[in-house]
Amino acid sequence: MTRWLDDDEQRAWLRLAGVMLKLSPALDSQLQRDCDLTHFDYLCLAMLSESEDRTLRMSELAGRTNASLSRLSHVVSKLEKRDWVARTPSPDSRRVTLVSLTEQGWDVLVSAAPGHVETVRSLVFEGLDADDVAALERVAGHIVEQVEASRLRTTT
Amino acid sequence: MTRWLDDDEQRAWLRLAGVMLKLSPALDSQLQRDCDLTHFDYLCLAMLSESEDRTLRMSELAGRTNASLSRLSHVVSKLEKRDWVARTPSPDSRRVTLVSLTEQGWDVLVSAAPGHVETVRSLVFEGLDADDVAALERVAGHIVEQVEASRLRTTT
DNA sequence: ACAATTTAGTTGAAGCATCAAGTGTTGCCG
DNA sequence: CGGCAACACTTGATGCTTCAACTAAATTGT
Repeated sequence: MTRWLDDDEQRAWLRLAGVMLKLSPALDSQLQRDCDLTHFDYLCLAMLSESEDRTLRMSELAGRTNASLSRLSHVVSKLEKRDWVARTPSPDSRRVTLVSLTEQGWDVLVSAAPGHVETVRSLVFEGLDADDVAALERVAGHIVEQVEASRLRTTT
Repeated sequence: MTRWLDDDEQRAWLRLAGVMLKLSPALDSQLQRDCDLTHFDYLCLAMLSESEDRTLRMSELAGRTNASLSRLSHVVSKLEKRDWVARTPSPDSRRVTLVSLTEQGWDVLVSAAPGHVETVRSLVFEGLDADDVAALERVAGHIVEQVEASRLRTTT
């Protein structure tokens, strides 16, 4: 028998769905307009920029950006065409490909960051106090873990 | 000068981005696999099902599903082809179109609901206490409002 | 040492979402 | 009343995401 959502859960769920449906496009839209970037493109560049040698293997970058390898591969191909990122075979293992941020990619990221951070601040954090931020981190972290756990359950 | 995110905000933000990147596909995936439905398709059917006469005008449905009119129009066309939904011109105003859930659409929704609710429960609410749910509702509601407010600022 | 599995990544096709541009309708203001 | 702006959609093109299928390399088991 299905256990339905109670009223509180229902309201919380509708709002969370609202966040996914509205915030995502809003972020994409600002980055697209100002920098010809997707939010996911931005995340890739940002994750690379914070890594040792500005380089990661595909699967590691996929993990850090919460993406499938397939999605990442397509996007990296696109970024590579723009010379913002470069692929090199790993010296360690021949089935591993390394992705690195190029100088140009770094420059793009640097120029995109302020506008993006402003947007995130104004859409997400403006008006939240420290408790809210902590709660957000806690609950969002919890959800991400549940999704990861369920993926393991269904793919194993 | 850009006001960067502090460490707490940074962590909270990465996790929220994780939710958008992982939860959305997870929901789509379950509904797609089991019912040949997108999460957004589901939302449309669900919102119609709760409305007077199972009918809404396009713009009202767009509002309730947090979608652009354009997105909704494409999706309604698809649902219409499957006879889950029907478009009729409004008697009140000739520029308004009404969308109604058909019997078949209702049946699809009824059969999809248990699996979807189970998924939402297990990915989102499992392991959250009442305070967490309240916090989620509060913070998510806040974000949705901010995004809506910013849309008004930039389109006006 | 060899076959079978698993891992890492790529690719192409199909379906979605977004944007810009279009149609027709209504309200409004002089 | 006439024209002009705003509204309520629809459409087509483009780019993004997913899924399934594929290649190739490493690991495991025998």
